[in-house]
Amino acid sequence: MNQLSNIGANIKAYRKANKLSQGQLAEKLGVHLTHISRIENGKYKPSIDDLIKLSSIFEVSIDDIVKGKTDEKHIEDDLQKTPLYEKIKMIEELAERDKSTILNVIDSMLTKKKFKDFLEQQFTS
Amino acid sequence: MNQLSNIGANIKAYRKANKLSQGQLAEKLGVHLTHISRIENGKYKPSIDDLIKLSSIFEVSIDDIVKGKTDEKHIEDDLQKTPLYEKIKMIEELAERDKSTILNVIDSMLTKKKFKDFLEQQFTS
DNA sequence: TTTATATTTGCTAATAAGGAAAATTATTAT
DNA sequence: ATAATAATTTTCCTTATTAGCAAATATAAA
Repeated sequence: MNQLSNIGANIKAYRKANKLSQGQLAEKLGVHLTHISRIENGKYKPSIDDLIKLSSIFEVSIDDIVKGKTDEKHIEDDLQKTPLYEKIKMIEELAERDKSTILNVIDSMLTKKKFKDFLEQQFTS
Repeated sequence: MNQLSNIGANIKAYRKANKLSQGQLAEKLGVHLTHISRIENGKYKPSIDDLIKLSSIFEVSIDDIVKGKTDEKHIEDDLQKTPLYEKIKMIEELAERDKSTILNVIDSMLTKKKFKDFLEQQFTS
């Protein structure tokens, strides 16, 4: 058995968080719904492809699915109420170094999502 | 070849980068050395436990091992050319956690600039 | 309750994993 | 270059795991 991860429970938690039934998740994954049940109960182990698809569906890393999430901290930010377009103009006024730092962070995040979207497109075609 | 990832090639690359022979890696993983060969050549797929151990041996995330970095690199290159306002719109589509991370960085930078402007005004008046 | 939906289980065929050893492919030394 | 050594890949075979269907059980809603 697998002592290093309770991956079944993690997948179940993410499925619930995304308000999906086992059947719905099975459909997205392209597997039989009984497999979801057995994976969640530790009878089967998900394949690599399963993990990649789950990562894309849940929008979390494979590590999060396999190892479980350690920080579920919710970030409180009152400045989030400031309209986004206001901030854009302010970014443009920043020093070049700060500006590129922000752009790097943005690009990393967007890349992450684009990559997920790209994978998702492969499944639905 | 319905392969979502060329995980075998990735593992091989990481093994080489760590200057390990298949036999040495097999020993660290606790598997037969022939399995490393088969995994690297796509005959077998590594188990979840294998991935966890590989992640720790290579000191990279499971996602890096599974997905590699090449695809992401390409997407990132495309993003460099995308105008800022386009990116901002894309931020709205991000998962909540990523979104607030970006906004936190932006706000930090903007606060920093405000403070700097404030100081400058004191000295020049 | 009854009905509908969701999840789990039993069974067998298909597929993959694992070990031993042979075959192939570098790599190094002479 | 050839021979010897190390490393990698492949072959054969047995065992273990998984896929898919049908049926059973559980959960939820009316």
